[in-house]
Amino acid sequence: MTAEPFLADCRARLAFDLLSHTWNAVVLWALRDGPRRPVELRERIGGISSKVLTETLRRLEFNGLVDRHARPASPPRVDYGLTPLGRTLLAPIDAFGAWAFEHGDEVLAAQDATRPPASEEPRPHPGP
Amino acid sequence: MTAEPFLADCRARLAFDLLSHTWNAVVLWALRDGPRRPVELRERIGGISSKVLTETLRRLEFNGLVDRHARPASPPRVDYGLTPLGRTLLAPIDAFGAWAFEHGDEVLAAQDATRPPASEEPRPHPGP
DNA sequence: CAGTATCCCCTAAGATACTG
DNA sequence: CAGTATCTTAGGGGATACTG
Repeated sequence: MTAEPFLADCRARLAFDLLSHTWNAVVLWALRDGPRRPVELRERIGGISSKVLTETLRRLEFNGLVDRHARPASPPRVDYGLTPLGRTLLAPIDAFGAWAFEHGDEVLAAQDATRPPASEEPRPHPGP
Repeated sequence: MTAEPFLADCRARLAFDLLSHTWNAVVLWALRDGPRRPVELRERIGGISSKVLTETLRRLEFNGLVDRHARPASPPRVDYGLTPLGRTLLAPIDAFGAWAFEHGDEVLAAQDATRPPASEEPRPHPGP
């Protein structure tokens, strides 16, 4: 595809709203090769609090991208996995991942070139 | 590509931070077939205020994705265009656009299915 | 027309602590 | 371990009005 419709179409905005939450794409990506438990996700991702992870998962769940499977037990045992719909998002996300690796440095260079604004570094990242 | 590196790599977060601003991708997309003046962009996009558009353009400029060309005159005449770097982002963005058209309805359906949370409809969109 | 200046609001996201 | 409860803050984004 390469039409030019979606500025008019709200579904496009909808898609971008999905990405406009800092952690959504990251969490989806972290689920790319199979269901994971919250602890695992937090390890994998790094720098995300339990609370924010839960919120993110709920959000993804609400949008039909993620499934929650709880197996009653104590200590609790839960895992989250991608729905078929969620899986369809991996390719586009991957495209961005690839882009980041190819062009990330150029972005950083551009930022350095324009030091002053100082404000624009992406939100404070937790870990290195 | 389809590796699994970028959770560890900050450049990935960097890429997603680019998208985590509501209007960034939309504006980039609106520039996809050539430089445009702010007025034109606002028409094309719809629902974006002058202020927010400027902010967005500044942000994209700062990240090396957009170029500003001002031709002294009055009334002022300015246009913004994609840099080569910015152009490299079109493909990934396009992937999302395509996704939105293919799967947008499924997301909406999922949302309706889980009415209650009510909070998750993407941020209030201006026009339909 | 391009852009800035205000003012306001809302909420995402962080930190911390607690429960079943 | 999964998840919730609080509290706080920063800043994105909207509305409006104004200037060169």
